[in-house]
Amino acid sequence: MLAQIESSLDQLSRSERKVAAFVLGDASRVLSMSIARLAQEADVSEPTVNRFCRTFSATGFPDFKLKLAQSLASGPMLTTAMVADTDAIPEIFAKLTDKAIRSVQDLKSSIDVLTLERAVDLFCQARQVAFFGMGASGSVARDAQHKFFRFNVPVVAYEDGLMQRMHAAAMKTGDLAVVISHTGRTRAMVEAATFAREAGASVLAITRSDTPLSRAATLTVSVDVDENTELYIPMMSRLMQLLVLDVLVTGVAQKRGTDFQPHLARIKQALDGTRLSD
Amino acid sequence: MLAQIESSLDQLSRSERKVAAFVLGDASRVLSMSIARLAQEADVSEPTVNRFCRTFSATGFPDFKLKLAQSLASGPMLTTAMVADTDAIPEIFAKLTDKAIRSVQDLKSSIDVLTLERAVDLFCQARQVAFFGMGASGSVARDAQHKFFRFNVPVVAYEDGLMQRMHAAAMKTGDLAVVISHTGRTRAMVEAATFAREAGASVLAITRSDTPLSRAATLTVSVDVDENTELYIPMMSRLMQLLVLDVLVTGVAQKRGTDFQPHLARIKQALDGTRLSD
DNA sequence: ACGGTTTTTTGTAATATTACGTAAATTTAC
DNA sequence: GTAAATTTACGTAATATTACAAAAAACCGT
Repeated sequence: MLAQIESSLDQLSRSERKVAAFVLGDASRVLSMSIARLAQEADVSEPTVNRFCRTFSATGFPDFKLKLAQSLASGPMLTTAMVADTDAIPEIFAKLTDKAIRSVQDLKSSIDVLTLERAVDLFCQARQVAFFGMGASGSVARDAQHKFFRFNVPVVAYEDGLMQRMHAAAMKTGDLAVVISHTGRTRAMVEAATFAREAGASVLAITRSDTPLSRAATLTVSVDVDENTELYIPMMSRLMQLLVLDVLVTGVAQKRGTDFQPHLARIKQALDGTRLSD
Repeated sequence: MLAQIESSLDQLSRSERKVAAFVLGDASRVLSMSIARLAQEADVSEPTVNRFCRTFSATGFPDFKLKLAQSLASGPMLTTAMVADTDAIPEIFAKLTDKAIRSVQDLKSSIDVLTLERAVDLFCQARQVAFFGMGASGSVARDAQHKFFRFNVPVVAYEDGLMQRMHAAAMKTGDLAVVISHTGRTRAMVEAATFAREAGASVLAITRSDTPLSRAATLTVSVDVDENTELYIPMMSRLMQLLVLDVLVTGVAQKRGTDFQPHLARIKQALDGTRLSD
């Protein structure tokens, strides 16, 4: 909400901007103010405040307060602020957890569910699945392999560029290549995607929208996390990629129903011996 | 808020309980109702509603709505409910994202910051670092290796039980073994931890509290996620493990200050050639 | 155990507050 | 200088709150 106000600041009229400034300045105080009070303190008239509220898809001032309250509640993590040099561990911890929550919320509101459904379909139809990822996304690929291994479908994961190319080129129609990349610009990944497609396989990309990789893929699940990967290690984007894959694996498990239950039971049995009791 | 209402249900008078029942029944609808409307639908008088609101430390009905809105915003994830067999993709997605947020919040409130600080110290003092993990935690170990690689310290990761034992046995005082396991009962992991300690190395466990592994370690960062790993694939626990490692790596980066900046610059430069432009 | 008294609870009505729509005035842009 | 847009002033309608009175429930003595 506050972000929404901030971003549309320049589309507001002078007086409305005064209101916006006040709201952004002390949002929580607005909740306990009447429209008259706010108008007075922001030095505008009441209808101006009302118009301002309507601008942000509220039916009026009270409704605006309600919406504001909601966005404020989930927003101790309004601090998109990155970790500062002076932060001690407690601050780092707080900021990163907040950022994680915020990222999940963003993902939740930004992802297209239809795409997810189509992605699940791709998995269900696949004769065999290959996961490609490099760097940080390499471990995501590996993790994905682990999870999809539980289904009765041949699945591999490659972190190595050369192996990826070779495997991609050898793929056939009915195969699925899942290419994971945060930036969507890693040359090797885009090439692998292209090879796989040329070979007739479907390519599912898990990456940011509107990137070379997303264009090279059959279907893209967009994971847009505002994270400065140039400077920092991709942390949130990788968490979100994993989350997306969790959703997909759960979706596939659902769709497949119980036909692979015996397979699961065997895996579980095989693991039993490796566990200790207290 | 809703929980608060529910718990104090028996201290309310008959009419007020009617109001409470209605609010609990359809809280979100209350937000768009006037006091008159709510009074009518709950079959009580308006002042009763007002009194009801004051009971929950609100100055009046509008204020109550505000407070309710806030608690509702952070609380769609009251549903700890697991994914059901009948759920379609949208529901699965919603539930998993909610669960992720909830898990992060739980982690945030449950983790001991002092332990994190000591863990960061362990990393800073380490001459070399080895990450051990199997199964789902294997990819976490790999990911951790990636991140810590950016510091100028020798770091390895093993997913293979045999290699883990060998490496653990060969460790020396001043070395650090980081053992990652969701269950804390994986025999190979506990053994690796024991070997490493016997060899004189420090052992940091990232696992649930009060498990064989946590007892075998020098220091344990407890990651307690209520997740039925017996039946389902560990999803949230792995996300939380990664988050903890993110915090640790950021903490180490902080503590080390800028002394490894040139090292970072070299890595970045090496990556540059692998990226595509639009 | 019953009827009267006190306390609590509830509803009615009046009042005060708050927000919204309309129309006029000011400002701004051309 | 005029037309468009934007802001403001005012009045009205809706909404919430207070005060008070009636009803119900609990308490108590006989």
